[in-house]
Amino acid sequence: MPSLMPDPEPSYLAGLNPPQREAVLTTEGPLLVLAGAGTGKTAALTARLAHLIATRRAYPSEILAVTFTNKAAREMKERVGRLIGAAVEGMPWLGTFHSIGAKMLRRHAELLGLQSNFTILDTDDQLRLMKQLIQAEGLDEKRFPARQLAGLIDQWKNKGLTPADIGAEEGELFANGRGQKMYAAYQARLLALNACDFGDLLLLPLVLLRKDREVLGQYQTRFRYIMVDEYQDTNSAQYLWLRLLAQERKNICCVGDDDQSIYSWRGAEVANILRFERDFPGAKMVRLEQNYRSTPHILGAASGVIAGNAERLGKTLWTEVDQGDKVRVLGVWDGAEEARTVSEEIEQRQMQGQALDDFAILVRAQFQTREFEERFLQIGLPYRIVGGFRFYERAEIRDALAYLRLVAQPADDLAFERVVNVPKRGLGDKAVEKIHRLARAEGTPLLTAAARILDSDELTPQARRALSGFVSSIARWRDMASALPHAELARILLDECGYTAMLQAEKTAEASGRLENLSELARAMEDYESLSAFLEHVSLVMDNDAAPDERKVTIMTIHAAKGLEFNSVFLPGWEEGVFPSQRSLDEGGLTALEEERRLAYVAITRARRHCAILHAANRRIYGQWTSSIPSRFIAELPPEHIEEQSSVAGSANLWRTNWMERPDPFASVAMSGARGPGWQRAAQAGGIGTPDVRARDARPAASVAAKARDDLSLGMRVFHQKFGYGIIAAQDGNKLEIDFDSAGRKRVIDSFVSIG
DNA sequence: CGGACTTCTCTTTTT
DNA sequence: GAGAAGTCCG
Repeated sequence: MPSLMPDPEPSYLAGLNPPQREAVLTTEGPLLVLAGAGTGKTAALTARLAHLIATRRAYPSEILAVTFTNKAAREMKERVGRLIGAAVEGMPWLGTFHSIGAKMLRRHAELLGLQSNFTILDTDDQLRLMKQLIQAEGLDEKRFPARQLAGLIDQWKNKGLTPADIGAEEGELFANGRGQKMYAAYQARLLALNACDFGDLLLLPLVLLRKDREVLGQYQTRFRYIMVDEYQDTNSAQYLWLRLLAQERKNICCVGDDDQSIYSWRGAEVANILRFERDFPGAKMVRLEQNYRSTPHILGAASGVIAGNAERLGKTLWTEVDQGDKVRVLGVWDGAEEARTVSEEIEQRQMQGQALDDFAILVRAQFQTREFEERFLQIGLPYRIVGGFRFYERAEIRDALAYLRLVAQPADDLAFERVVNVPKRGLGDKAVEKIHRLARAEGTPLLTAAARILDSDELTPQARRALSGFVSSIARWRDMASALPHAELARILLDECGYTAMLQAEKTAEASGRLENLSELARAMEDYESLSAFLEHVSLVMDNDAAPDERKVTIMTIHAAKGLEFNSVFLPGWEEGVFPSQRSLDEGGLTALEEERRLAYVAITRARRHCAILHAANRRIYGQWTSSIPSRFIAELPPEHIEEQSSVAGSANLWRTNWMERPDPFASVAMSGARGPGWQRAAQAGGIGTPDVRARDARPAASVAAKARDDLSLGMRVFHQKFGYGIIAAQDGNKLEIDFDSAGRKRVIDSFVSIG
């Protein structure tokens, strides 16, 4: 029976506003969707995917959809799944740039001299490798640190440059003209190891597409539609491969916000998005400007700040939401008062019925979290610090992974070196050095060389016995790998190599924690099809948002908060030197200042209803007291959207006098030439004298009260808010060393523990 | 080889 | 000020 409705609207269009619809329905040709903060970008993006599939414009396997984070990829997959059902399972090309790059590389590895089971190295492996190369070159590691070389090579890779593309001038950059040579040597070494680093996952697909027209044509035809999320964060290499792939069909849709580009220090080029219309002739641009998140005052404050940037495509965010509260600017005496102010405000709002997970404290740099952590521990306010330790970066996990890598990929010399003597089996530097020499002489991997050296009498008898055991064990585990489930293999391996026994012998709380981590690792492996699938997951998906969903205040960096939103947002540390970061300004001048300003914009736009910005007159940085002036970004907030309060006499209008009277707000950027600890200099520049008076407050900060408690003694069982139960192992003034049951040995302040 | 001492370096960190 | 990394010595 034919429907009476002429054209029933598909469900995926429901609830979209006109510009969002336009973004969804414009399927052909290049399209840039300029999506401001909180304007329903993901909704539009997923609807567009659903539309392409539902209208049979393409099979799911013919759409390339790239994101930057695994989280974003996962979220998109889920949301598209909700719109169109199981068809999403057939989207093999939805993923992060890196995972899609890895996929392409594994398919065509042999064209680039790799085997398809290549290892993906993490930063740690990378640095160790470069250190070796620097030593081999006879360079002084102090003057030419591996980190610097790594940074340089990474930059080149981000730009899509192979060693052959490095011009003489640029190649001069490291160690008196050895930059290019070192880069070439590093790449050669990677090839020998059958390994890639993160940068290669972007660079090598580009190399592949450029040199093999047949492969290029294959992908150009396959990808009928290309969609890119967070386009403002693409680097040159990513841009170049997108452009190559889109050349034939020209159906490329990029979504992004130039005002939220905050990763240039990782190679992102804001210019990519600014240039879009020139790069893709005939491009259409759609602006999403209706904001569904924040109040007018919050949007007004954010817009006022970002207006200070010159290089913008320009957007005007608006909202239908009612006015709400003004953004508050709070001046405080020092960091301790800042933390106290925030905590008191949170407690007060909590009493009015707000849940703790409605609050976020967003900082410029990780060190700012400490003051809040101390305060929250003191008053027992539940909090969660995002970032920090990652599961896969722990030593025991990396050791276990190295064993597994060696089983999966015998040429993985870095893995070999990591575990050949872990646990200790009497193979010291001398033995390893001999294996190295043989490997170099014969041009084989270390594992092969190790097997060969057993035939000679190079090694002492005990070393030979130990090495023989190691080599044959690896071979045995490799045989097992085909017959056993890989999680089971991991458990057997850890037992047989002696790692488990080593930790058990330690009998400390820390060691038992590590054992737990290892069994968790084996358990996690069960979720993956094969050992190689698991290893790929580990290298590419280093996220650990297994955070329990308890109601807690979130403390994190502004960078980490991008894409999130909270009812109430606190923004501490808006002081010159801290935010904008003096170090950024020193390195990047005006460009860096604009990026800091975008960070400020991102920070403010995280807030739904309330936003408070704080600045302290005094702050201790690296153990030294410095006085500071309010951030220039505070002066850029439109007065009609803010409300000022200060607890420091006379400083209420400090920021206005400081920044309003200066004709050129960039003056201090221009004159930054000197080296040295930036914030100290910033403080001196506008300083108001070094304070020797601390905040006059009834409750002194815990770190100041150096008087030890006399109700504690060694061996006593105590409880700590953060680390749980433990035994006092040492007492030094007010500082305790405690062996915690699960957190291991930690140093804590005695006022934070109670007798358990 | 491991433990104690000294020296150095402190941003942001999607993969 | 604090943690990491390097160095020295038994």
